[in-house]
Parts: sequence; C-alpha cells; structure tokens
Amino acid sequence: MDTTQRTEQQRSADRRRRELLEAADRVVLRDGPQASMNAIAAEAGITKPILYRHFGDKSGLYAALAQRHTDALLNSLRAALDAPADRRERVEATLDTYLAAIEARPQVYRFLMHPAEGSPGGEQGFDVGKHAIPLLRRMGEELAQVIEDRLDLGPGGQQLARVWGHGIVGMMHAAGDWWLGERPCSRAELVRSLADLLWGRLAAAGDKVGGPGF
Amino acid sequence: MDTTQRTEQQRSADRRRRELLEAADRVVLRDGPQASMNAIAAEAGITKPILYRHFGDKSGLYAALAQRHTDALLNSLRAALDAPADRRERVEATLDTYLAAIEARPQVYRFLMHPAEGSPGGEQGFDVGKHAIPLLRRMGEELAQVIEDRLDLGPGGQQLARVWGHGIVGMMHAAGDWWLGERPCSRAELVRSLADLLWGRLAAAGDKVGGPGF
DNA sequence: TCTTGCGTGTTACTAGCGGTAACTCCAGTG
DNA sequence: CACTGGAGTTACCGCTAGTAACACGCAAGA
Repeated sequence: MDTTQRTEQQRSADRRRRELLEAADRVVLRDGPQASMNAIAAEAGITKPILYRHFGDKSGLYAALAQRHTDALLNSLRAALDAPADRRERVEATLDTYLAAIEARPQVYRFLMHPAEGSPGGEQGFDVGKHAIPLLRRMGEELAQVIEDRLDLGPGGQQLARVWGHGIVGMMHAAGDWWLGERPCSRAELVRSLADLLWGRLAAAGDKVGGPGF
Repeated sequence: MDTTQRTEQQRSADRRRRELLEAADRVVLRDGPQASMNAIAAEAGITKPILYRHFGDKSGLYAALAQRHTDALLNSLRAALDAPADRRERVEATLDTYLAAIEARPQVYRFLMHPAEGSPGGEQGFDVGKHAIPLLRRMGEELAQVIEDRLDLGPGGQQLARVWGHGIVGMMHAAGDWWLGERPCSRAELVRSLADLLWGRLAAAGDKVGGPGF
C-alpha cells in the first residue's frame, strides 16, 4: 500500500496503455475502420483479454483512441481559430487545418467518424445521437463556443451559435469526405469555396439568365 | 421460355421482393441500424437463404432499401427546390423538408447514414469514400446540379456548385443529427438559423465588444 | 402416367466477430 | 517456505454474415 509503489504500478500500467494505443493506431491505419480486437491484440504482441482489461470493451478502446486524435486535432483547430488575423482568414485557416488533417491520415479519421458502433447487447430505440460520433459533436460544440464568445449575435445568440457550430462542422466534414474521395480540386480551392459559401455568396449570386422557367 | 410465362414469374419475384423490402423496413424501424438478417427474414416469415438469393448480401439489401427512401426523399426535396418562390423561401422549404423527414423516421435515416458497412472479405486501404454513404452523396450531387443550373456563378461555377452542394448537405445533415438528439429548439427555428448561416450572417455579424484581447 | 427439370424453401453448417470464465505464471512479502 | 495479486494465457459462449446441400411443389415432355 506504499504510495511510491502504487505510483510505480500505475506508471507501468499507463505505459502499457500507451503502447496498446499505439499498436491500435498502427492497425487502424493499416486495416481501416474494421480493425478487429484480435488484430490489435496481435499487433501489440498480446491477446484479447488484457486488451479488454485495459479498455473495458471495444467502444472503450475506440473512445481512448478517439480522444488522442480528437484532442490533437482540436488543439490545431483552436490555434487556427485564435490566430491574430481577420475573421475570413481565421475561418480559412481553420478549414485548411481540418482538411490537411484528414488528408494526412484518411483511415484514422474514417475510423473516428464511422466507429461501426456495434453494441449488440445494449439499448435500442429512439436514442438517436446518444452514442453518436463524438469527434463531430465536440468540434461542433467547441466551434459554437468560439462563435458565441467572439460574435455579437443579439438575443438568442447562444442557440444560434450552437446551430452554426454543428452546421459548419458538418459542412466541413461532408465536403472534406467527398473531396477526399474524388479530389476534384486543390485543398486551397476547396477552402476558398467553402469560405465563400459561409460568406453568403450563395445568397448573393445572380439568377442564371435563360434559366428553366423563371 | 414463353415471354408471358417469364413475365409472370418476374412479376411474382418482384412482388416477393417488395414484400421482403417492406418487412426489412419494419424491422429497421423497430430495431434500428443493427437489424440482423435473421430478424428481417423472420419478420418476412421466411429464412435467411432466400433473402440472400434476392439481394446477394447485406449491402445489397441495404442498397435496395436505401434506394426506396432515397428516391422518396429526393423527390420531396426536388419539389421544395422547384417551388415557385424566391431563393430564401426555397432554401428554407428544402431544409424543412429534410428535417421533417428525419424527424418522422429517425431510425430509418440513421440506418441510411450509418450502414455499418461491414464488408470483411473485400478491399481495404485508401478507398475512402468509395463505399461511402450514398444518400448524402446523391443529395449533394443533386443539390449541386440545381445550384449550377439556376445560379450564375461565373467561371469555375460547376466546381463551386459541387462543393457547395456537398457542403450544404453536410451542414443540413450534421445540424439535423445534433438537433434530433438534443431538441434544443423548434424545427422552424433551426431552419431559420441555418438559412441565416447560408445568407452570410456569420460574416456580417459584429465582433463582441469587450472580447478576449482584440 | 411417369419423369425431368426448375424455382422455392428449409436445415445445418462454416468462419469470424466481441466478449468472458477459468486457469497459469511469476514477482514481491510475511 | 507459503501466499497473495496482477499479468497473461487457452478455451470457450453467443452472436453475426454468408453458404452448401437437401426437400417440396408444379409445370412441360415422352
């Protein structure tokens, strides 16, 4: 029951845990989102049960793995959002940061976005969004907070900021996912187009002359 | 090999197929996205192998099921987009149509969005977006087409329209998913907030006085 | 009428998954 | 020395997607 001893054990356990997470990272990077617990255990040089002792179940491992990347990504995004520049530049920097991240490690982010959430022995029904993609939610909430803190939106601004936070994150995610699959343009062009959208160019554009009907 | 005979058989097969799809619909509506092939077969009053004879594998059944709802939803969206009203009203009507649909049948749309895509014996690697959520993609492409047809965006307008199509659909989807989970406001308020975002209110809003630093 | 197909359906199985129970092994302590 | 507790193993359970092989019914051809 000595404190130093307990600390020693905990340090060892933490180191193991980090090793396991790194092994899981490698497997996910290689096999994609359908990485199995067996494969991860094998990569770590051990067997399944100790993986389960460390992380509880697959969603626990997923959560731990997700937290690492989510934290790292959110830090980058915060840095971009906090840069000393005007709003447009900050928005573009944030979009570019996210897109650069998913471009650099597509499988990791696909794993984070589509955890396959196979929890067979659990609740079911109308709990839509309960176990939903935490990365997108966290990004949405953080962005909402930034928007609410920085912008003067008048009454109802808090709710507006949350809607916008989740909406913008979803826009970024979907456009990024599509862009990653088809690569129809450069990252910079994508960033500019999305920022233009947020800047109201859709509403400002003129109707096409000779259009269909009206 | 008579033609009428073949037609008779095909009609019967088509009717069976429709029955099976309706049974699958019921199960998905009841059990959520993790509906098993066994459960679907049982609901239809048959057993698994004939399900597999009709649809190949689970993704085949998913694709057939998805197509029905996707087509229905896209028709509603097209109607909203084609309504004789100004642009803002059309955008709001489209958003509202989508949100009303996911509000009416949350499980169905969760099934469509998160098909769990467990294709273990297949390709893997960098094919991000290859088997990706077809509903979102189709909506994005359709919206892109409408934008490109109706708006005068100058040179590079086609690419811009596609980016915007996928981006707006993603915004709609993410915001809707979050809203379904938390229900922080009415549907009408959500629609208004999202339309405001597209109308550039984010860019136009003033900085908060007394903000953090600058 | 008997037989030959063919489509429809079944039972019974494989392989692999997430997850667990129960056992072994080894370090440190009295 | 005996003992206790954590690390790790084998061997299993129940479930899934998917399949092989067999049985029934019903039309056409001799």
